[in-house]
Amino acid sequence: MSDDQNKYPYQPYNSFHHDLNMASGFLGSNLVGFDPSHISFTDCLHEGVHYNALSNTFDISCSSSHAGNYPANDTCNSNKDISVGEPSAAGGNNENPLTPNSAEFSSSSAVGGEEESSKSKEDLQKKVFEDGEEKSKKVNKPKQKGEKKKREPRFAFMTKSEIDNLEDGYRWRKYGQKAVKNSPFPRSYYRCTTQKCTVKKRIERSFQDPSVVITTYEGQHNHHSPAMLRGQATAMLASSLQPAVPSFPQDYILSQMLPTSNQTHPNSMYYNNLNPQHQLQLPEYNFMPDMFPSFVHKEEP
DNA sequence: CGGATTTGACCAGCGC
DNA sequence: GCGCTGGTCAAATCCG
Repeated sequence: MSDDQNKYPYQPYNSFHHDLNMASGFLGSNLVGFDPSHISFTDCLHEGVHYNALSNTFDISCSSSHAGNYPANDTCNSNKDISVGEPSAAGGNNENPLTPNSAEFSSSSAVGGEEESSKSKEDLQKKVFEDGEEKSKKVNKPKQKGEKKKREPRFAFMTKSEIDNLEDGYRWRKYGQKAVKNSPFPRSYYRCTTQKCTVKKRIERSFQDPSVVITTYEGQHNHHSPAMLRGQATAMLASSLQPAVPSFPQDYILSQMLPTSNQTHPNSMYYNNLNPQHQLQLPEYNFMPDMFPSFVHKEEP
């Protein structure tokens, strides 16, 4: 690293809120028919969920193309199809009645535009190495014509949290950290440590609201959460609320966010009257530890 | 000592 | 082509 950004200690936050309350928009009018028992957030990843800030609505669409950049620290105004939400709304102004202490979601290929190259690069590097033709440390492999790197589905959400790396039940290994343009906060890159699992995640703080952590998952785990497996029995209790034990963090998170029956204002853009059962308070672990052992595990000594 | 993290270097994509 | 930026690699280092 050539600059000092990575050495910046994150500022402590006087008020520590970390509520993964219901994402504000998901129950918007366009999703009135959104049935959590029939569609998971992973489905949304594949289909694309598009939030229209003007109309306060979400659209689920089958969009294989992407638009816009990863909305992380650049201005959210740059978002094209989707929005992770306005950081200022998410946390910069706690007086905002809309989304105080909230997590906001975005997903889909729309978020993942620039993620084209890494996997094929990885594969090619591996291949070259296996062929025993690896000479230099860095491989410069010619990209084969027409070969397009498969775009992994992405899932991004913003969380107001003091903790950067939120415990999600999976094990991650950090493999990189980069300074983010226009942001004093670096972006960290993590990879799932499970063999053959290619899921990655990126974590960074919003420079507009440093209390907001932006986490982006990429890909889907091909295995269950280790923590979830350990707590399978209790986790299964959650099946009374959810159709299945989620295999993916995004599923899990969504499953906690979608209401089951107490949606008092189905057409309301903002859903603030959540049943406490639908609130995630990850770092504080105040929520139903028996049901969500994976989130509690890390706190054990 | 093995696994995780740090960090400088490298590569690809993109805009100009 | 060049420079910038994001993403990744991998050696060095840290740490339990």
